[in-house]
Amino acid sequence: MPRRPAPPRVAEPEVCSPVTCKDCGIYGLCREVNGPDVDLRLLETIVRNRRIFKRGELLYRIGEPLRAVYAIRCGSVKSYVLTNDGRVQITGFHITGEVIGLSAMAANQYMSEARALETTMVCEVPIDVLEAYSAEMPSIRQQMLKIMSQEILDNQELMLLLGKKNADERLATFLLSLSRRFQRRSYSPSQFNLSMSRSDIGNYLGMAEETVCRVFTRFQDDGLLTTERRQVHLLDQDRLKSISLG
Amino acid sequence: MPRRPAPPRVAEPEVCSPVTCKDCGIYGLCREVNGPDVDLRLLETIVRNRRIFKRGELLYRIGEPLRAVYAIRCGSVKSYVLTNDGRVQITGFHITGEVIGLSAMAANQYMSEARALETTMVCEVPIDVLEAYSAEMPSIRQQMLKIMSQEILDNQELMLLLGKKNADERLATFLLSLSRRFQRRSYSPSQFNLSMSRSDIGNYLGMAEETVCRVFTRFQDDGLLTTERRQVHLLDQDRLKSISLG
DNA sequence: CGGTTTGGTTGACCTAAGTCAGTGAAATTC
DNA sequence: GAATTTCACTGACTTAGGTCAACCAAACCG
Repeated sequence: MPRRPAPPRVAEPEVCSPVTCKDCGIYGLCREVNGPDVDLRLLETIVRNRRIFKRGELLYRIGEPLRAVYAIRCGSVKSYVLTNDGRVQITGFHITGEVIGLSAMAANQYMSEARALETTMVCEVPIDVLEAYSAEMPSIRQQMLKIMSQEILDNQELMLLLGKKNADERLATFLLSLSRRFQRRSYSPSQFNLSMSRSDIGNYLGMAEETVCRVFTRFQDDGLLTTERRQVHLLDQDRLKSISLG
Repeated sequence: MPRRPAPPRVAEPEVCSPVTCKDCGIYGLCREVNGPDVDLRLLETIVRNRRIFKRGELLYRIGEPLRAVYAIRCGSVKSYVLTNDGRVQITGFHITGEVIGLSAMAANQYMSEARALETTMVCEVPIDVLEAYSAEMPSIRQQMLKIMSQEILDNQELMLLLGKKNADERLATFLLSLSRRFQRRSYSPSQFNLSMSRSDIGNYLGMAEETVCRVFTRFQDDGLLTTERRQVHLLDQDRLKSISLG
C-alpha cells in the first residue's frame, strides 16, 4: 500500500496517539544511544521503561531525589512551584514529544512538581542510564544542554508575559504558543483540545479563572476563535499574533 | 601583623572590591582547570581576560553569537528580555561572584541582554576555552549544569513572585534575596547599597516605580527598614521574612 | 558655580482585573 | 439514571496598583 501524507491529527483527550520517536524531544538522544542508522521501527521497540500516569497522578515532587527524566509519548503534564503558604504557580504545560525533569540534574533533586493532566504515556529514562551515555557521547550532552536552555527560554517568555502583558495579550500568547507546539508535533495548529482547565490556564497566566473566561468570550465575539468547552478553533491567527505582541 | 576577622564590608557603589577567586561562582571551575591544590594567589593571577564595563555598557545582546561567559569580580549587571514592541522585563540582577551567559551555550547565542549597572569588572571566559576544558573534565560539566539549573531555580522563584505575590511580598522577597546573596559573598546582609534604580526594581518585580517607592515608605514607617536613596538598612528581617511569604 | 538633568517621592484620580455570588451544563459517582 | 461534583461562564461590585502630575534633592555639566 503506497504511503500518502496523513491529514493533520486533531489532539483529542480520549485519543492517545503516541508520538513516533522521530518526533520526540529526545530523539537525537535515543538515536545516539542506538547509533545514527538505527531502524526507526527497531528504535521504537528498543525504548524501554514506558509508564502510564492517569489524570492527576504525580510524576515527581519537589525535593524528591532525581530518579529519571521523562519524555512524553502522549498526553500532557503540568509542572508547578509552590510558596510556603500553599500558593501555586504553574510554570509550564508539557505535551507529546517534550522532555521534563532534566533541570533536576544539577541538584540531584526535582525543583518543581509534575502532574499528569490526562492519561499520559511516558518514556522513563533512568538517570544513571542517562549519565552513563552522556559521559561517553558529547552529542547527548549537547542535547541535554539544549533541552535545559530551551527551558530557560520558555521561562523568560513567561516572565515577560507575567510582568509586562495584559489579559488579552496573555491569552493570545498562550494560544499561539500551544498552536506552534502542536504544529511542530504534526497536530493541527488551528484546532486543538485543551487538556487543562480554565483555572489552570488562569494560574499559569497569572490571572483569575473568570478573566480567562471573559477574554475567551470576547475573542469569540470578535471572531478570533471559537470555543466549545475545551475544544478551541483559531480562526484568525494573524490578528491573534498582533494582539499577543506588537 | 596578625590577621583578624575583618568587619563585614558594606557594598558601596564607588568602592569596587573584587571578589576573591574562592568566593567566585566559577571557583570550582577555575580550580579544576588549575588543579585542586592550586595556590590561590597563583590562581588569582592566572585568571586572564579581565575586562571592565562602565555603567550602562552592554556585556552582550540578544541573538549575538556566544563569545564568552562572564564571572563578575565586582560591580553588578542586569539582564533582561524584550517584547517586539519594546517592552522590557528585567529577568535578573547579578552581583559580585555570580556567573552569566552560560544559558547561551545550547543555541550558541545569547538569549537575553546584559548591561552593567555600575562600573563592573569581570573575568571573561572565552567559550572555546570553556568547551575545551569541559570536554575533558566532568567536574566542569557538573559545575556548568549547576549554574544553569540555578538559573532555572531563580527564574521559577521570579515567576512565582510575578504570578502570585502582592506588592509588599514582592519587595520583601526582593530585599531578602539580595541580602542573602550579599551575605554569601561576605557583605553585610542587613546594610547594603542598591546599584539599581527604583524604576529597575519596579520593572523586575512587575510593578510601577511609584509603587516601589510607596512600599519602601510604608516599610520604613513600619520600622522594617530605613532607606536613604539607594542605601538600605534592614532592621527586622524576621518580619520581612513573614511578609515575603506566609 | 549656576543651570540642567536625573531619580526619588508623594498626592489625586482612574482602571484593569480580582472577588463574590449565582447559574447551567457536563462529567463522574453510586 | 439519579445524585453529586466539577467546570465554564456571567453579572455586580470592589480594589490593588497603575497613571498622571508636581515637586524636591542630588548629581552632573559646561
